[in-house]
Amino acid sequence: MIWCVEDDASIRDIEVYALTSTGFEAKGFEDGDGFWAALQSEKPDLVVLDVMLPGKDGVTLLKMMKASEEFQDIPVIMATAKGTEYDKIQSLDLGADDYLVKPFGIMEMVSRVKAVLRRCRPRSPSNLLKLDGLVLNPDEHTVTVDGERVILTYKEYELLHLFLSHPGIAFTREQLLSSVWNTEYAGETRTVDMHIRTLRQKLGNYGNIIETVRNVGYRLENSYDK
Amino acid sequence: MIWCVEDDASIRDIEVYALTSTGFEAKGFEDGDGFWAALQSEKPDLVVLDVMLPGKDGVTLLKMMKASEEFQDIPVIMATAKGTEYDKIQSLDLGADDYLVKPFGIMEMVSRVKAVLRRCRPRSPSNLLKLDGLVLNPDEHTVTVDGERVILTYKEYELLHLFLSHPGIAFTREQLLSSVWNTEYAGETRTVDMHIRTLRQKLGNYGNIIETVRNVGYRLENSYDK
DNA sequence: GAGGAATGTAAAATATATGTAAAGTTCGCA
DNA sequence: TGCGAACTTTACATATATTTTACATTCCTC
Repeated sequence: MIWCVEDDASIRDIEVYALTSTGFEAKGFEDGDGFWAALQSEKPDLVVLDVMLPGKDGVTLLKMMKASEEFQDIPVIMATAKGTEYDKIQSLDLGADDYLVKPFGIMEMVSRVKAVLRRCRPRSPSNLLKLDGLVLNPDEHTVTVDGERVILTYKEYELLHLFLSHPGIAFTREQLLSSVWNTEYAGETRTVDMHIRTLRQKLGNYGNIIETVRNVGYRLENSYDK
Repeated sequence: MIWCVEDDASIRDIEVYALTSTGFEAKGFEDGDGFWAALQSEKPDLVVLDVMLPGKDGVTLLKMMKASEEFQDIPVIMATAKGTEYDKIQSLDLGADDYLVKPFGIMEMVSRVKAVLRRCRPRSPSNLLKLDGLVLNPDEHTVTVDGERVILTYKEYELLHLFLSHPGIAFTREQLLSSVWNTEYAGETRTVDMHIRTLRQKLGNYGNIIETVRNVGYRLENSYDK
């Protein structure tokens, strides 16, 4: 979902139309207050933000977003008629992800939206988690190894999910228990080891991407390690 | 390390100078072939790539990079005099991360470099412990020496961790025992010395950063000392 | 420079964590 | 209720880390 904050209705409509017809979901806001209010209940994937706005101006909104733990990760493209170098620098240094100078071609805007989204989502369009031939699809709740579907039990899946979303990070058995099992560590238990074992088996050739960190726990092999 | 590929020597020098004085490491290339050759042996953090180049042009190089498994993750900012909308779209759709139109202000370039790097490195400020080429990553529970991964046992890791978090502080064997072993000192033991030895060995050239303090114990060399 | 204490070094002996297999337990579902 | 899958526990095997032992070397003191 792309949000366009722009007071000029005609420009706003063109933006929304261009994005929609490109396959994005898009919504327009005519001022900063309405945009900020909507932000409290829903998070867009990207915001195209005009600098000159009635009420709160774009730079102020950008600052507010980047100051907020919750919104700072939402990519922002600033749009303005003021094409001086200082304005560009200010916006970019404040944390904007890109900059459009009015009048901009509408297809350039779409391309920049795509580029920024690509940057922010380095992984494939869906939120697949991949490591070489190992693919975990959270939407489908499935796992494949070299294209072959592998059936995992719930805990096995949760474990793999945790590892794949934090490659290279070492987890203690306590951490694994509390993340996957939602239980506190209760003394000596080999349960985690057991599940790691079955998981490794099911992953076949990829079984050894789960490294054991002796005396600590387990870790997903980091692809760039070697 | 930022690489600037630009055939105009004066522009190239300004780019490299501006980046260097901002705190980046930067290197210039005057044509695509030299750039591509260098890429085989070293990977920059970001490339500022001119479109108009002798030999292979920038768009071709961009395509080559994005087609390569190895280089596709290197961020690229395209720079060109041809400021038509078509060129921008082409570059962005090909996978460039940003676009500069000549003549661009040099500070705008620096800002865009910063913005792209910020975008491509969302990695949370990790709490790495470093001493020269020695890096300990507590999250991954890993240690590298000059980029080479070193496998440490648990106690070795704990010892190194302790030293790195208190550089220059001398620890007695008793203290080391109680910190790393959680045991009280029980008379004469060579255990600590043994572990120091294996640790030193595994650290290779950095082995001697652990100094022995005669009659007391051991201490991590303080980098500011000498 | 000799003697003694502290530390370095190498190997063997011991202890410990994890791998493995199989037996028990829980839980949902027919 | 009874079956089966998922999960947990138990027990043992194996690999690896740790500790001990013994001896060599260095360093300091006199």
